[in-house]
Amino acid sequence: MEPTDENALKPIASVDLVVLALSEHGLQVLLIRRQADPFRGAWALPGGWIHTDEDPDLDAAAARVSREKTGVETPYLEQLATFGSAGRDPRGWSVSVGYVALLPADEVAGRAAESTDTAWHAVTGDGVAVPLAFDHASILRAGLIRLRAKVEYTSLPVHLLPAGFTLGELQAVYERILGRRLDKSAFRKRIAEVDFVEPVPSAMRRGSNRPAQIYRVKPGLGTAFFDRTI
Amino acid sequence: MEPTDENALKPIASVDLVVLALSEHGLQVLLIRRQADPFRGAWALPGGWIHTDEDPDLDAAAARVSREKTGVETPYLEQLATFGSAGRDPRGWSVSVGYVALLPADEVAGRAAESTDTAWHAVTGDGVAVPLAFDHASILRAGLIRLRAKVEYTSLPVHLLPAGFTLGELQAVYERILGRRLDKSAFRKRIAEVDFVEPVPSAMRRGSNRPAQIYRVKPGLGTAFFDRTI
DNA sequence: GTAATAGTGTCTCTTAGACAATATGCT
DNA sequence: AGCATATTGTCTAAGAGACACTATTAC
Repeated sequence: MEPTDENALKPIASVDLVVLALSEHGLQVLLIRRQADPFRGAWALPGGWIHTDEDPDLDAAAARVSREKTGVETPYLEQLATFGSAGRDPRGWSVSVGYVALLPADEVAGRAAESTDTAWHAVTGDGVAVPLAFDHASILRAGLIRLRAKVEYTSLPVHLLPAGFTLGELQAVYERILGRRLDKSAFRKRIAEVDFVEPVPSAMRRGSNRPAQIYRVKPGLGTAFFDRTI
Repeated sequence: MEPTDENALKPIASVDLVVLALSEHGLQVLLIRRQADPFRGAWALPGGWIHTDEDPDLDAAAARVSREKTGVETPYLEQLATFGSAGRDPRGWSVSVGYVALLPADEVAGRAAESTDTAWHAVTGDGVAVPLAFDHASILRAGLIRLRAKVEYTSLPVHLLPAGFTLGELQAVYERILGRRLDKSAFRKRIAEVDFVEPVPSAMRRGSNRPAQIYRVKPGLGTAFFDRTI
């Protein structure tokens, strides 16, 4: 059962990230133009080899890639699924562990202009307008399915907002990802039920209208799950 | 970014299976006693290296391992999560893609007696009574969490039953895994709603009571999702 | 008949969903 | 005042959950 020559049978192992953020124009995914073969010049998800000499585990490898490619220290990171086959990389049998990363809207602008080889691309339906290297279109599709599924019944979308946000802004995020309007009253009932945000004392968003209370995520809580759906 | 010596940095890659079945005594997981170091003599989840020369992809590798270790051709197989770290295998940085496999109850008896090194172990809470090799306790725990979560809102438990079953038997499976009683009337309403089973014409389960209609899964359907929860 | 389980029906209390009313700042 | 958005309240139709009733077989 154990191979005689271990190294010969070892697949290539890497980590690929679906980095998502929400701009005024909708959901955006961070893509990198490949500098090297294979697929030189094509757009790809940010990713990299697992560094067995420096990464203690998979999550650390994903965090390192995220840091190297996006500059953001600790975005929300969640393992998505693993893609492995003989044909997905022309260099040989390869395994890629896919991760989903969510970035707050206010981090997006800075990252986009950094390099001509790194750019945010608008998500349309279940993909992007440009072709992607490897099987990255599949990984992206899986990431979008995961995000949209979890938006229905978890507090995940808070990670697409800055640390302080109003309930109106939070509702807008849900609506943008789900692609449908939500009832304000029902929405607030759900948020109050699961109790994962708290008002920031005397912090208000002001405009030419009634000021809105600013909320933040309650510290020490993970992702909250709704009883039913949002 | 690309390592100079690829093989030196390649992690070890394997597939591990959480093979579950439901007996009269509750949920059972298939374990194998390790014949070789490391962890020689310890119980472990059935697993094996990815064979880059014969497995076309990860699902095929999992199916092969399942076939080799359980003898069952096509159980329900679902990718669970991937576990990778420097320390989980003393031989070096390793990646294991975990899968959940569900077996019909009528397949269980035959497999158990095959070998003294292969045995069904009762699941108690979130694990088994014996210690497991590697980080297999974590993988098992993740598999159980996945199963229990999906039982709440999907038709997954049908895979724990033989091809033909009564609605009473199906309800019993849900109740056993969830650990709580379900209302018969409400249960049947849900099953009718999602419409994933059909009666087998004139097939009846007989006993010292009113005979029960035997149902089967509608062909060509994947896992069905309930609107809310079961 | 009795026992046992299958299968269907009814009733009530909760609540999701739609809609409306009020509150509060800015210009 | 008028506008825009925040925040809270009300009403109703739908449905979940609890419970009960009828059906059909073996013995």
